[in-house]
Amino acid sequence: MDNTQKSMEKIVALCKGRGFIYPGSEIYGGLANTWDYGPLGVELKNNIKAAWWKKFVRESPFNVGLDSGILMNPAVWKASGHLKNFNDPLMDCRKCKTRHRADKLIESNGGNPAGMSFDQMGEWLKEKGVACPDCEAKDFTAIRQFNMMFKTFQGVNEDTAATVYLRPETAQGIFVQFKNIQRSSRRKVPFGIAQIGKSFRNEITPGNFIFRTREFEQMELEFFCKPGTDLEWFDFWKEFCKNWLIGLGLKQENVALRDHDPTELSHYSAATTDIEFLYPFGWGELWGIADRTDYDLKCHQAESGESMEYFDAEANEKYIPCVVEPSLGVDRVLLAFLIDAYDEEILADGDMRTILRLHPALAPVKCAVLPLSKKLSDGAVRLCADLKKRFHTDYDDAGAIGRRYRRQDEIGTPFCVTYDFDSERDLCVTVRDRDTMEQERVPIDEVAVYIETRLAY
RNA sequence: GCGGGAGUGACUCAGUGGUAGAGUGUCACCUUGCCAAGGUGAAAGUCGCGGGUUCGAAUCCCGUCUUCCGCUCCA
Repeated sequence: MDNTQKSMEKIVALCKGRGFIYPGSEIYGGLANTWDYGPLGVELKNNIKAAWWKKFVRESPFNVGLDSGILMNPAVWKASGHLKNFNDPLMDCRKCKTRHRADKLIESNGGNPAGMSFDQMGEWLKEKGVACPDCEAKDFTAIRQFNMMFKTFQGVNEDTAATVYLRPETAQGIFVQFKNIQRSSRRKVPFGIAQIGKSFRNEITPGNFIFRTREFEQMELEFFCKPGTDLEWFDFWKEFCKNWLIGLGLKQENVALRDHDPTELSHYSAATTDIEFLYPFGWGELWGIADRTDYDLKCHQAESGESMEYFDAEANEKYIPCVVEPSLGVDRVLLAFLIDAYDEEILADGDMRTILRLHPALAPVKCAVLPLSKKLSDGAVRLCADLKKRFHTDYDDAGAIGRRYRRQDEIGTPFCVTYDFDSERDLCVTVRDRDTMEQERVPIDEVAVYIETRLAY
């Protein structure tokens, strides 16, 4: 089943119905584009984060972890350029109602918007007679400012309190702690700092379920290397990241690398490659891998007055390291895993089976214990309690056995263990595989290990 | 923000001025005993919200909120 043939509505409905993801604040009529992760969703999300942390931190010879604050000194955002560059000058075409960025229009018409005020940009466009790229009309609204950063106040009295911002990316926490981490962890360049956490951006138009929301979670790595080696490492991390995705079950044909055009680069980036994924609504960015050069550390050095130089004892020289940044959206990659895993299988008898073929390492429930009859609950409950000590296990004795299998298929449970009338005598249970629907007789005291070895990745 | 669609149990929808309905799902009991939709019963609805018209509004009018799709942005 091709991803473009899959229906977002069905996936959203499954998410709500089974407890992966609910609309936020629903009993109050909701709040646009906010979503809450339910019992299964939080398991899936935690599994994804754990898998990333395992690969990018614990197993890595280079990287260490960090969990920095969401609130930071506002000077950080001045230094990083976000205060300036996250203010987009936008205007609408009155005729065809499309929205455009004034600065981009000036650039594409041969001008340089740097340093211009909004009024000056408007004047410039008017003087040059720039027309709407979509409908050729020359009737724009006034330029309005959209600040992408969430603003709040630190201190209980709003009028005397300092303005602070919710971070629009986790990366700056890493840059700001670069010196502390390098020194205390005794790392030598090249090394990386990884972080998972929430970020906030006042997107103009969020949407597509959890693909673009104003509150989102990132898994970012800032990899510090010697200037001149950054392009090498850039290529290295591209491959590494892609392999991580494929290793956890994303299909090769739904994942593509796309190099950014120089004109679409972020203000901090010298080169960027996106790992894109084929969502039902089209190709969308999943993982941004950017060569940020020494831009950030240099800016923080200039703004704070603290040296960000690293002393390379081997080469006996000082330099500000360059940074390669693979930045992944947790919610986006979770959606990608869900979509790729989603399948509707037509069975031999013509019935349809909805099934999430999630990698066992990601599946929210690893195993379901299904007693063939309620009379068998004693032994089944005992087995379930044993398995729960090792991994997330469900117990279900309601309704027909076939229905219970289907329920587990729909949430991606890789293994169903059936406790039957023979189990009392032969001390074995039937383990059924979600994907192949094949069954295997396994001794009760070996079930935990049998499943556990199949959860590894 | 602009344009277009839509709001009735958890889900899909019927109901177009006169006592809120169905199917699915959920739960309980029975039945069955390895791939759902057999029986009986139960819970569950501020008809998005506010105002107006009317003897009477889910239904007509006005406002508003939310949501979906597109424009723009981005991880």
